[in-house]
Amino acid sequence: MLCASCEARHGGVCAALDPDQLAVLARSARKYEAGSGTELMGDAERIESYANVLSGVVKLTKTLSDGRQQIVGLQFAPDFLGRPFKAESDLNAEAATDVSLCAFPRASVERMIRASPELERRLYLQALKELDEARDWMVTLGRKTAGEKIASFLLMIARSIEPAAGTDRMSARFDLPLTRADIADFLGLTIETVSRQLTRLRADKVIAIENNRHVIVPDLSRLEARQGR
Amino acid sequence: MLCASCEARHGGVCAALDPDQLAVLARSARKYEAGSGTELMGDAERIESYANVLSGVVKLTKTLSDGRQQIVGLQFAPDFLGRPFKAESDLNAEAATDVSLCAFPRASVERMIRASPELERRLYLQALKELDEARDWMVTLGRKTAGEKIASFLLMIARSIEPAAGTDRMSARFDLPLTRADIADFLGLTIETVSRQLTRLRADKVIAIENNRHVIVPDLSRLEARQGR
DNA sequence: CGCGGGTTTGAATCATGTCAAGTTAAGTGG
DNA sequence: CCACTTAACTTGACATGATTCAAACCCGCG
Repeated sequence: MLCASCEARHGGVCAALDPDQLAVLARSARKYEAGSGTELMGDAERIESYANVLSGVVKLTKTLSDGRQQIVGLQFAPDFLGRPFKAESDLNAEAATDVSLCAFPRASVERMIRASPELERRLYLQALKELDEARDWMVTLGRKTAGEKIASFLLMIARSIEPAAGTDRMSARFDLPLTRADIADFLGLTIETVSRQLTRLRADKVIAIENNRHVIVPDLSRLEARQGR
Repeated sequence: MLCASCEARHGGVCAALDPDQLAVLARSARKYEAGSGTELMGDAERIESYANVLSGVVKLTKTLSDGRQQIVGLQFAPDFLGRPFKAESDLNAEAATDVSLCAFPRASVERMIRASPELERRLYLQALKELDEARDWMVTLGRKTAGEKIASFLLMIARSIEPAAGTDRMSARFDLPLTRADIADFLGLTIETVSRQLTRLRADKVIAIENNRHVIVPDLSRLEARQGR
């Protein structure tokens, strides 16, 4: 079965299902890859499917009619993508990196939710997690300076990409999954401000950057000291 | 039974319960009033109870150690107050106005959740609603100007206080449930900026203000035109 | 009548945005 | 293998919206 080696089978929502249920769902599941920049779910589109993120990063954005944009969520594996109980979404999902997804038709997920309280519980927990994250982010957006925003962002990425980092290790290295423009949309800044703040962190030797995308943090606590507390 | 006339019995989470369950829960419920400014749930406190908001407004805040504060949610009747599945909260709940609450001990709510999938569904739906609101707010915090933030805020209050407004009626009037300082904490601005923007809206005859708290909006569409779209 | 919290207003400062050049790096095709 | 193109990023000079600091105001209340 394709699920056996799947990350979502363990940490993700599929972990809620027993083997029989999983077999049913797997029959209608379809795995697919999408290149960076692909729109996964449109603004005013009807939602026809849900998906698990298997690898890569998906960004959820909202856009004002004059073009101003804000990223309101980032989904990493094994997050579940989709908004149950709502036909229309007012947000946009786009592949921030190359991603691979495991998609399910809307109807079979909703049937499965009705059948499995355990699955619904999982989804509820993910919603609570996303709510906690969104509220943390509101503090960052509303009250932190540009420099603090960048530090907070780097730490968030370090934590969600390198699971080990933060607890035991003092240092971290990772690839940024977002372009400067995306980072700006995430933090409510401009590209230029993002760039300047990164330059400053580099000048102060808090981070090093290779190839514009690879970040090295020799001492996480020095970065933490800049995130605002 | 005290529940009969209760707002939460109808629109709120208690609507999920059948009469028997309600009777059980009602036995451990305790109604109480709290004056404006009362702290309802502390930052690092253990969470000992949940509650329904029966009237008034509760603000959920987060604070950085240097005192910067951000309101991350407002709860109106008949919202449910509390964060299931988590012993510690990293946010603060405070009465923004005089409020009345219907409180339940933590244990009986959690027992009830386990017994009633319908109740859990309700709570899940409220979490999704709060998530949608938080994400809308992130756009406001990250991408809107001070003037647009104030207009957005006034419209949000108008909608949640005066249920009828917005759809059929062209005008609205309501009391602000928050002080200028609270509005500033909600919008990621300073008191002074809030005050200046309100003054400007008044000067432009988009709104009128009586007694510093009562707002009159003669033409909602003119206010909507200022909220940023 | 005076006191105090909440609010408004003004002037100066500062952080971030805007506009405009550059620079780098990664293709792409000759 | 080397111009040429292009997208992403960096840097600089300047403009501006929001904050900061300071003072005055308003109004209910003792």
